[in-house]
Amino acid sequence: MERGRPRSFDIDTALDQALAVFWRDGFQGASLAELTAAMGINKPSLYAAFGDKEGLYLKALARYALATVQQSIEVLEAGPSARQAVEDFLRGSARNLTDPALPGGCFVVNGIADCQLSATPPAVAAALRDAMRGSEAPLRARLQRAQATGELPASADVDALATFFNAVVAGMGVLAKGGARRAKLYTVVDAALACWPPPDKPAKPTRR
Amino acid sequence: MERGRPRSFDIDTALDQALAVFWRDGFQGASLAELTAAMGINKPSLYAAFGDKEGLYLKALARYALATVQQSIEVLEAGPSARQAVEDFLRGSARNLTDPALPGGCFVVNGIADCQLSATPPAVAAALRDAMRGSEAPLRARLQRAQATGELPASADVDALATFFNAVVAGMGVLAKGGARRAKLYTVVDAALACWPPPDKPAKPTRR
DNA sequence: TATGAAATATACCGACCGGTACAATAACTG
DNA sequence: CAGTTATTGTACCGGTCGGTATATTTCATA
Repeated sequence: MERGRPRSFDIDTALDQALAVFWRDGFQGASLAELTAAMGINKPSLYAAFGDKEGLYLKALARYALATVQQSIEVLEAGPSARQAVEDFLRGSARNLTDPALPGGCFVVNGIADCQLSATPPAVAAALRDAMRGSEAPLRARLQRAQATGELPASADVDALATFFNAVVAGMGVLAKGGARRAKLYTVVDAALACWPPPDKPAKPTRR
Repeated sequence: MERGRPRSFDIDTALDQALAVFWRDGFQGASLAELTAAMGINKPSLYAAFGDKEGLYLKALARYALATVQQSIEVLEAGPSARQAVEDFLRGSARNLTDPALPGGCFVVNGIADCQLSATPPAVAAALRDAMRGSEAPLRARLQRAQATGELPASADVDALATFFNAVVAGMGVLAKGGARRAKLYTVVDAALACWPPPDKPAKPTRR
Protein backbone atom coordinates (compact mmCIF):
# COMPACT_ATOMS: atom_id res chain seq x y z
CA MET A 1 0.00 0.00 0.00
CA GLU A 2 1.22 3.48 -0.81
CA ARG A 3 1.52 5.77 2.16
CA GLY A 4 1.37 9.54 2.21
CA ARG A 5 0.19 12.01 -0.36
CA PRO A 6 0.04 10.47 -3.82
CA ARG A 7 2.12 11.87 -6.68
CA SER A 8 0.10 14.26 -8.80
CA PHE A 9 1.85 13.53 -12.12
CA ASP A 10 2.78 10.53 -14.21
CA ILE A 11 6.46 9.59 -14.11
CA ASP A 12 6.76 8.48 -17.74
CA THR A 13 4.80 11.44 -19.06
CA ALA A 14 7.04 13.81 -17.14
CA LEU A 15 10.05 11.91 -18.42
CA ASP A 16 8.92 12.39 -22.00
CA GLN A 17 8.43 16.09 -21.42
CA ALA A 18 11.88 16.34 -19.88
CA LEU A 19 13.30 14.39 -22.81
CA ALA A 20 11.97 16.96 -25.24
CA VAL A 21 13.68 19.77 -23.35
CA PHE A 22 17.00 17.89 -23.07
CA TRP A 23 16.76 16.96 -26.74
CA ARG A 24 16.36 20.59 -27.72
CA ASP A 25 18.81 22.21 -25.31
CA GLY A 26 21.22 19.51 -24.17
CA PHE A 27 22.18 18.56 -20.65
CA GLN A 28 23.87 21.82 -19.78
CA GLY A 29 21.56 24.06 -21.74
CA ALA A 30 18.38 22.74 -20.21
CA SER A 31 17.74 24.64 -16.99
CA LEU A 32 15.71 23.31 -14.11
CA ALA A 33 13.30 26.19 -14.70
CA GLU A 34 12.65 25.03 -18.28
CA LEU A 35 12.40 21.42 -17.23
CA THR A 36 9.95 21.98 -14.41
CA ALA A 37 7.85 24.28 -16.60
CA ALA A 38 7.68 21.66 -19.36
CA MET A 39 6.95 18.88 -16.88
CA GLY A 40 4.37 20.91 -15.02
CA ILE A 41 5.91 20.21 -11.62
CA ASN A 42 8.06 22.00 -9.06
CA LYS A 43 11.70 21.55 -8.37
CA PRO A 44 11.27 19.60 -5.12
CA SER A 45 8.93 17.17 -6.86
CA LEU A 46 11.44 16.69 -9.63
CA TYR A 47 14.18 16.19 -7.12
CA ALA A 48 12.17 13.67 -5.11
CA ALA A 49 11.15 11.67 -8.17
CA PHE A 50 14.39 11.66 -10.17
CA GLY A 51 17.02 12.54 -7.62
CA ASP A 52 18.97 14.96 -9.70
CA LYS A 53 19.29 16.78 -12.99
CA GLU A 54 21.78 14.10 -13.93
CA GLY A 55 19.44 11.32 -12.79
CA LEU A 56 16.59 12.84 -14.75
CA TYR A 57 18.76 13.02 -17.86
CA LEU A 58 19.93 9.44 -17.52
CA LYS A 59 16.37 8.17 -17.09
CA ALA A 60 15.16 10.20 -20.08
CA LEU A 61 18.08 8.92 -22.14
CA ALA A 62 17.38 5.32 -21.19
CA ARG A 63 13.76 5.77 -22.24
CA TYR A 64 14.77 7.31 -25.55
CA ALA A 65 17.40 4.68 -26.27
CA LEU A 66 15.04 1.84 -25.50
CA ALA A 67 12.32 3.22 -27.75
CA THR A 68 14.61 3.94 -30.68
CA VAL A 69 16.42 0.61 -30.47
CA GLN A 70 13.11 -1.23 -30.37
CA GLN A 71 11.88 0.68 -33.38
CA SER A 72 15.12 0.03 -35.22
CA ILE A 73 14.86 -3.69 -34.59
CA GLU A 74 11.27 -3.66 -35.71
CA VAL A 75 12.06 -1.95 -39.00
CA LEU A 76 15.22 -3.95 -39.65
CA GLU A 77 13.60 -7.29 -39.02
CA ALA A 78 10.44 -6.47 -40.97
CA GLY A 79 12.12 -5.82 -44.32
CA PRO A 80 11.62 -8.46 -47.01
CA SER A 81 15.39 -8.49 -47.59
CA ALA A 82 18.35 -7.21 -45.64
CA ARG A 83 19.05 -4.65 -48.32
CA GLN A 84 15.46 -3.41 -48.23
CA ALA A 85 15.45 -3.50 -44.42
CA VAL A 86 18.52 -1.31 -44.23
CA GLU A 87 17.03 1.06 -46.78
CA ASP A 88 13.81 1.27 -44.76
CA PHE A 89 15.88 1.86 -41.65
CA LEU A 90 17.92 4.65 -43.20
CA ARG A 91 14.92 6.31 -44.78
CA GLY A 92 12.96 6.05 -41.55
CA SER A 93 15.88 7.60 -39.68
CA ALA A 94 15.97 10.45 -42.19
CA ARG A 95 12.27 10.95 -41.65
CA ASN A 96 12.55 10.99 -37.86
CA LEU A 97 15.53 13.31 -37.90
CA THR A 98 13.55 15.89 -39.85
CA ASP A 99 10.20 15.36 -38.16
CA PRO A 100 8.92 18.88 -37.41
CA ALA A 101 7.07 17.50 -34.39
CA LEU A 102 10.37 16.47 -32.82
CA PRO A 103 13.10 18.72 -31.37
CA GLY A 104 15.39 18.10 -34.33
CA GLY A 105 18.29 15.79 -35.00
CA CYS A 106 19.10 12.79 -32.84
CA PHE A 107 19.05 13.06 -29.07
CA VAL A 108 22.14 10.89 -28.69
CA VAL A 109 24.11 12.58 -31.47
CA ASN A 110 23.26 16.03 -30.12
CA GLY A 111 24.19 14.90 -26.65
CA ILE A 112 27.53 13.44 -27.63
CA ALA A 113 28.58 16.52 -29.54
CA ASP A 114 27.40 18.63 -26.62
CA CYS A 115 29.60 16.80 -24.13
CA GLN A 116 31.85 19.33 -22.47
CA LEU A 117 34.92 18.11 -20.74
CA SER A 118 34.47 20.61 -17.95
CA ALA A 119 30.81 20.34 -17.07
CA THR A 120 29.33 17.06 -18.32
CA PRO A 121 29.01 14.45 -15.57
CA PRO A 122 31.04 11.36 -16.47
CA ALA A 123 27.99 9.13 -16.14
CA VAL A 124 26.17 11.21 -18.75
CA ALA A 125 29.03 11.01 -21.21
CA ALA A 126 29.37 7.28 -20.60
CA ALA A 127 25.65 6.65 -21.07
CA LEU A 128 25.67 8.59 -24.32
CA ARG A 129 28.59 6.57 -25.64
CA ASP A 130 26.86 3.37 -24.67
CA ALA A 131 23.71 4.51 -26.45
CA MET A 132 25.73 5.38 -29.54
CA ARG A 133 27.35 1.97 -29.55
CA GLY A 134 24.05 0.30 -28.77
CA SER A 135 22.41 1.77 -31.85
CA GLU A 136 24.88 -0.21 -33.92
CA ALA A 137 23.79 -3.56 -32.56
CA PRO A 138 20.46 -4.01 -34.39
CA LEU A 139 22.16 -3.15 -37.66
CA ARG A 140 24.97 -5.58 -37.06
CA ALA A 141 22.55 -8.32 -36.06
CA ARG A 142 20.52 -7.91 -39.23
CA LEU A 143 23.62 -7.87 -41.40
CA GLN A 144 24.98 -10.97 -39.71
CA ARG A 145 21.74 -12.74 -40.41
CA ALA A 146 21.94 -11.65 -44.03
CA GLN A 147 25.43 -13.07 -44.27
CA ALA A 148 24.31 -16.33 -42.71
CA THR A 149 21.53 -16.69 -45.25
CA GLY A 150 23.86 -15.84 -48.09
CA GLU A 151 22.28 -12.53 -48.98
CA LEU A 152 25.54 -10.85 -48.08
CA PRO A 153 28.75 -12.36 -49.48
CA ALA A 154 31.07 -14.11 -47.07
CA SER A 155 33.72 -11.54 -47.91
CA ALA A 156 31.61 -8.67 -46.58
CA ASP A 157 32.74 -7.10 -43.31
CA VAL A 158 29.46 -6.84 -41.43
CA ASP A 159 31.01 -5.06 -38.45
CA ALA A 160 32.41 -2.39 -40.72
CA LEU A 161 29.12 -2.10 -42.59
CA ALA A 162 27.17 -1.67 -39.35
CA THR A 163 29.60 1.00 -38.17
CA PHE A 164 29.36 2.70 -41.53
CA PHE A 165 25.57 2.85 -41.64
CA ASN A 166 25.53 3.99 -38.06
CA ALA A 167 27.95 6.77 -38.94
CA VAL A 168 25.77 7.76 -41.88
CA VAL A 169 22.77 8.09 -39.58
CA ALA A 170 24.86 10.19 -37.20
CA GLY A 171 25.96 12.37 -40.09
CA MET A 172 22.38 12.81 -41.21
CA GLY A 173 21.53 13.80 -37.66
CA VAL A 174 24.06 16.61 -37.83
CA LEU A 175 22.78 17.73 -41.22
CA ALA A 176 19.22 17.67 -39.91
CA LYS A 177 20.11 19.70 -36.84
CA GLY A 178 21.85 22.06 -39.24
CA GLY A 179 18.59 22.64 -41.05
CA ALA A 180 18.95 20.27 -44.00
CA ARG A 181 15.68 19.30 -45.65
CA ARG A 182 14.38 15.76 -45.73
CA ALA A 183 15.04 15.44 -49.45
CA LYS A 184 18.71 16.20 -48.88
CA LEU A 185 18.92 13.41 -46.33
CA TYR A 186 17.28 11.05 -48.80
CA THR A 187 20.07 11.72 -51.29
CA VAL A 188 22.53 10.72 -48.58
CA VAL A 189 20.57 7.51 -48.08
CA ASP A 190 20.67 6.79 -51.79
CA ALA A 191 24.41 7.33 -51.97
CA ALA A 192 25.04 5.23 -48.87
CA LEU A 193 23.05 2.32 -50.24
CA ALA A 194 25.40 2.21 -53.21
CA CYS A 195 27.93 0.80 -50.75
CA TRP A 196 25.93 -2.41 -50.45
CA PRO A 197 28.43 -5.14 -51.27
CA PRO A 198 27.96 -6.91 -54.61
CA PRO A 199 27.68 -10.69 -54.59
CA ASP A 200 30.96 -12.62 -54.54
CA LYS A 201 32.56 -13.46 -57.93
CA PRO A 202 29.48 -14.58 -59.83
CA ALA A 203 30.27 -17.64 -61.95
CA LYS A 204 28.07 -16.23 -64.70
CA PRO A 205 28.03 -12.43 -64.59
CA THR A 206 24.41 -11.34 -65.08
CA ARG A 207 24.83 -9.29 -68.22
CA ARG A 208 23.22 -9.55 -71.60
CA MET B 1 50.25 55.63 -36.39
CA GLU B 2 48.93 53.77 -33.40
CA ARG B 3 48.16 55.95 -30.45
CA GLY B 4 48.02 54.95 -26.83
CA ARG B 5 49.20 51.84 -25.05
CA PRO B 6 49.90 49.00 -27.48
CA ARG B 7 48.03 45.71 -27.17
CA SER B 8 50.03 43.22 -25.14
CA PHE B 9 48.81 40.09 -26.96
CA ASP B 10 48.50 38.87 -30.52
CA ILE B 11 44.97 38.84 -31.89
CA ASP B 12 45.30 35.67 -33.95
CA THR B 13 47.12 33.79 -31.21
CA ALA B 14 44.40 34.71 -28.74
CA LEU B 15 41.81 33.70 -31.31
CA ASP B 16 43.40 30.27 -31.65
CA GLN B 17 43.40 29.83 -27.90
CA ALA B 18 39.75 30.86 -27.71
CA LEU B 19 38.98 28.45 -30.55
CA ALA B 20 40.38 25.57 -28.56
CA VAL B 21 38.12 26.39 -25.61
CA PHE B 22 35.02 26.82 -27.78
CA TRP B 23 35.88 23.61 -29.60
CA ARG B 24 36.04 21.71 -26.36
CA ASP B 25 33.11 23.28 -24.51
CA GLY B 26 30.85 24.87 -27.11
CA PHE B 27 29.51 28.39 -27.21
CA GLN B 28 27.38 28.10 -24.11
CA GLY B 29 29.71 25.87 -22.19
CA ALA B 30 32.76 28.04 -22.59
CA SER B 31 32.75 30.63 -19.84
CA LEU B 32 34.47 33.98 -20.06
CA ALA B 33 36.61 32.87 -17.15
CA GLU B 34 37.90 29.85 -19.10
CA LEU B 35 38.36 31.91 -22.23
CA THR B 36 40.32 34.70 -20.61
CA ALA B 37 42.44 32.18 -18.72
CA ALA B 38 43.28 30.33 -21.93
CA MET B 39 43.93 33.53 -23.82
CA GLY B 40 46.00 35.03 -21.03
CA ILE B 41 44.08 38.30 -21.00
CA ASN B 42 41.41 40.00 -18.90
CA LYS B 43 37.77 40.38 -19.66
CA PRO B 44 37.91 44.08 -20.59
CA SER B 45 40.73 43.39 -23.05
CA LEU B 46 38.69 40.59 -24.60
CA TYR B 47 35.70 42.81 -24.78
CA ALA B 48 37.66 45.68 -26.37
CA ALA B 49 39.29 43.44 -28.95
CA PHE B 50 36.38 41.19 -29.93
CA GLY B 51 33.33 43.07 -28.74
CA ASP B 52 31.46 40.18 -27.27
CA LYS B 53 31.43 36.49 -26.47
CA GLU B 54 29.39 36.09 -29.62
CA GLY B 55 31.79 38.20 -31.64
CA LEU B 56 34.73 36.22 -30.33
CA TYR B 57 33.04 32.97 -31.28
CA LEU B 58 32.21 34.18 -34.76
CA LYS B 59 35.78 35.33 -35.37
CA ALA B 60 37.18 32.05 -34.06
CA LEU B 61 34.75 30.11 -36.23
CA ALA B 62 35.69 32.11 -39.31
CA ARG B 63 39.34 31.39 -38.66
CA TYR B 64 38.69 27.68 -38.20
CA ALA B 65 36.47 27.46 -41.28
CA LEU B 66 38.99 29.26 -43.45
CA ALA B 67 41.83 27.01 -42.35
CA THR B 68 39.93 23.76 -42.76
CA VAL B 69 38.48 24.69 -46.14
CA GLN B 70 41.92 25.68 -47.38
CA GLN B 71 43.36 22.39 -46.19
CA SER B 72 40.50 20.48 -47.76
CA ILE B 73 41.06 22.17 -51.11
CA GLU B 74 44.76 21.46 -50.87
CA VAL B 75 44.27 17.76 -50.23
CA LEU B 76 41.47 17.37 -52.74
CA GLU B 77 43.34 19.09 -55.54
CA ALA B 78 46.64 17.35 -54.83
CA GLY B 79 45.40 13.80 -55.33
CA PRO B 80 46.56 12.01 -58.49
CA SER B 81 42.95 11.06 -59.20
CA ALA B 82 39.60 12.25 -57.89
CA ARG B 83 39.03 8.92 -56.27
CA GLN B 84 42.41 9.03 -54.54
CA ALA B 85 41.87 12.69 -53.62
CA VAL B 86 38.59 11.90 -51.91
CA GLU B 87 40.18 8.97 -50.12
CA ASP B 88 43.02 11.18 -48.93
CA PHE B 89 40.49 13.77 -47.83
CA LEU B 90 38.40 11.27 -45.88
CA ARG B 91 41.39 9.63 -44.29
CA GLY B 92 42.88 13.00 -43.39
CA SER B 93 39.59 14.01 -41.83
CA ALA B 94 39.54 10.81 -39.81
CA ARG B 95 43.07 11.58 -38.66
CA ASN B 96 42.25 15.15 -37.67
CA LEU B 97 39.06 14.13 -35.87
CA THR B 98 41.02 11.77 -33.65
CA ASP B 99 44.13 13.90 -33.24
CA PRO B 100 44.92 13.75 -29.53
CA ALA B 101 46.45 17.22 -29.77
CA LEU B 102 43.07 18.66 -30.80
CA PRO B 103 39.96 19.10 -28.64
CA GLY B 104 38.19 16.20 -30.35
CA GLY B 105 35.67 15.91 -33.15
CA CYS B 106 34.88 18.73 -35.54
CA PHE B 107 34.37 22.24 -34.27
CA VAL B 108 31.50 22.89 -36.69
CA VAL B 109 29.79 19.55 -36.08
CA ASN B 110 30.07 19.95 -32.33
CA GLY B 111 28.77 23.48 -32.60
CA ILE B 112 25.78 22.59 -34.72
CA ALA B 113 24.69 19.79 -32.45
CA ASP B 114 25.23 22.09 -29.49
CA CYS B 115 22.91 24.77 -30.88
CA GLN B 116 20.20 25.38 -28.33
CA LEU B 117 17.05 27.06 -29.47
CA SER B 118 16.84 29.04 -26.27
CA ALA B 119 20.32 30.36 -25.77
CA THR B 120 22.30 30.25 -29.02
CA PRO B 121 22.48 33.65 -30.75
CA PRO B 122 20.93 33.43 -34.22
CA ALA B 123 24.11 34.71 -35.82
CA VAL B 124 26.07 31.84 -34.29
CA ALA B 125 23.63 29.24 -35.54
CA ALA B 126 23.59 30.83 -38.97
CA ALA B 127 27.38 30.97 -39.18
CA LEU B 128 27.64 27.31 -38.21
CA ARG B 129 25.16 26.30 -40.89
CA ASP B 130 27.06 28.33 -43.43
CA ALA B 131 30.29 26.65 -42.39
CA MET B 132 28.66 23.24 -42.66
CA ARG B 133 27.42 24.00 -46.14
CA GLY B 134 30.73 25.59 -47.07
CA SER B 135 32.64 22.43 -46.24
CA GLU B 136 30.74 20.73 -49.02
CA ALA B 137 31.98 23.09 -51.70
CA PRO B 138 35.56 21.84 -52.15
CA LEU B 139 34.28 18.28 -52.44
CA ARG B 140 31.68 19.24 -55.00
CA ALA B 141 34.21 21.23 -57.00
CA ARG B 142 36.63 18.32 -57.14
CA LEU B 143 33.87 15.90 -58.14
CA GLN B 144 32.62 18.25 -60.83
CA ARG B 145 36.11 18.42 -62.25
CA ALA B 146 36.32 14.65 -62.20
CA GLN B 147 33.08 14.45 -64.11
CA ALA B 148 34.30 16.98 -66.65
CA THR B 149 37.44 14.97 -67.27
CA GLY B 150 35.46 11.76 -67.56
CA GLU B 151 36.81 10.15 -64.41
CA LEU B 152 33.28 10.17 -63.03
CA PRO B 153 30.49 8.93 -65.29
CA ALA B 154 28.05 11.46 -66.65
CA SER B 155 25.28 9.66 -64.81
CA ALA B 156 26.86 10.34 -61.41
CA ASP B 157 25.09 12.90 -59.22
CA VAL B 158 28.02 14.96 -57.99
CA ASP B 159 25.88 17.13 -55.72
CA ALA B 160 24.54 14.06 -53.98
CA LEU B 161 28.01 12.56 -53.72
CA ALA B 162 29.41 15.74 -52.18
CA THR B 163 26.57 15.85 -49.68
CA PHE B 164 27.11 12.19 -48.91
CA PHE B 165 30.85 12.43 -48.27
CA ASN B 166 30.25 15.55 -46.21
CA ALA B 167 27.69 13.66 -44.15
CA VAL B 168 30.15 10.80 -43.68
CA VAL B 169 32.74 13.23 -42.31
CA ALA B 170 30.11 14.68 -39.98
CA GLY B 171 29.21 11.19 -38.83
CA MET B 172 32.84 10.40 -38.21
CA GLY B 173 33.06 13.59 -36.20
CA VAL B 174 30.31 12.35 -33.93
CA LEU B 175 31.93 8.94 -33.58
CA ALA B 176 35.24 10.60 -32.77
CA LYS B 177 33.71 12.86 -30.15
CA GLY B 178 32.09 9.72 -28.78
CA GLY B 179 35.48 8.18 -28.25
CA ALA B 180 35.82 6.00 -31.34
CA ARG B 181 39.36 5.06 -32.24
CA ARG B 182 41.05 6.10 -35.44
CA ALA B 183 40.96 2.57 -36.83
CA LYS B 184 37.18 2.52 -36.48
CA LEU B 185 36.93 5.72 -38.51
CA TYR B 186 39.15 4.19 -41.15
CA THR B 187 36.70 1.34 -41.59
CA VAL B 188 33.98 3.93 -42.17
CA VAL B 189 36.19 5.53 -44.81
CA ASP B 190 36.71 2.18 -46.50
CA ALA B 191 32.99 1.47 -46.57
CA ALA B 192 32.15 4.95 -47.83
CA LEU B 193 34.63 4.67 -50.69
CA ALA B 194 32.76 1.61 -51.90
CA CYS B 195 30.05 4.08 -52.96
CA TRP B 196 32.33 5.49 -55.64
CA PRO B 197 30.28 5.23 -58.84
CA PRO B 198 31.40 2.59 -61.35
CA PRO B 199 32.10 3.71 -64.91
CA ASP B 200 29.09 3.95 -67.23
CA LYS B 201 28.21 0.80 -69.23
CA PRO B 202 31.69 -0.21 -70.36
CA ALA B 203 31.68 -1.44 -73.96
CA LYS B 204 34.22 -4.09 -73.02
CA PRO B 205 33.94 -4.98 -69.32
CA THR B 206 37.49 -5.25 -67.99
CA ARG B 207 37.39 -8.85 -66.88
CA ARG B 208 39.46 -11.79 -67.86
C1' DT C 1 59.17 66.22 -20.43
C1' DA C 2 54.16 67.13 -20.46
C1' DT C 3 49.95 65.43 -22.77
C1' DG C 4 46.48 62.56 -24.71
C1' DA C 5 44.91 58.09 -26.17
C1' DA C 6 44.32 53.36 -25.75
C1' DA C 7 44.87 48.99 -23.09
C1' DT C 8 45.34 47.13 -18.71
C1' DA C 9 43.84 45.29 -13.86
C1' DT C 10 40.43 45.19 -10.14
C1' DA C 11 36.29 45.05 -8.44
C1' DC C 12 31.67 44.91 -9.08
C1' DC C 13 26.71 44.52 -11.24
C1' DG C 14 22.05 42.15 -11.69
C1' DA C 15 20.48 37.71 -13.38
C1' DC C 16 20.35 33.10 -13.35
C1' DC C 17 22.19 28.55 -12.10
C1' DG C 18 21.42 23.81 -9.49
C1' DG C 19 19.87 22.47 -5.28
C1' DT C 20 17.32 22.69 -0.67
C1' DA C 21 14.87 24.03 3.97
C1' DC C 22 10.48 24.65 5.52
C1' DA C 23 5.75 24.56 6.11
C1' DA C 24 1.33 23.41 4.21
C1' DT C 25 -1.36 19.75 2.04
C1' DA C 26 -3.47 15.31 0.96
C1' DA C 27 -3.79 10.71 1.06
C1' DC C 28 -3.71 5.99 3.84
C1' DT C 29 -3.71 3.70 8.54
C1' DG C 30 -5.32 2.75 13.12
C1' DC D 1 -11.25 11.09 14.23
C1' DA D 2 -6.27 11.44 15.19
C1' DG D 3 -1.63 10.05 13.42
C1' DT D 4 1.76 8.94 9.93
C1' DT D 5 3.94 9.62 5.61
C1' DA D 6 4.99 11.44 1.37
C1' DT D 7 4.24 15.28 -1.97
C1' DT D 8 3.52 19.92 -2.87
C1' DG D 9 4.32 25.18 -3.16
C1' DT D 10 7.24 29.01 -1.76
C1' DA D 11 11.03 31.15 -0.72
C1' DC D 12 15.76 31.01 -0.37
C1' DC D 13 20.94 29.45 -0.48
C1' DG D 14 25.86 30.16 -2.28
C1' DG D 15 28.03 30.26 -6.66
C1' DT D 16 28.68 31.47 -11.33
C1' DC D 17 27.25 33.67 -15.43
C1' DG D 18 28.09 37.60 -19.17
C1' DG D 19 29.17 42.16 -19.09
C1' DT D 20 30.97 46.77 -17.30
C1' DA D 21 32.47 51.09 -14.47
C1' DT D 22 36.54 52.89 -12.78
C1' DA D 23 41.08 53.79 -12.07
C1' DT D 24 45.83 52.82 -13.44
C1' DT D 25 49.48 51.89 -16.63
C1' DT D 26 52.04 52.41 -20.94
C1' DC D 27 52.98 54.01 -25.09
C1' DA D 28 53.26 57.84 -29.23
C1' DT D 29 53.12 62.47 -29.90
C1' DA D 30 54.32 67.28 -29.38
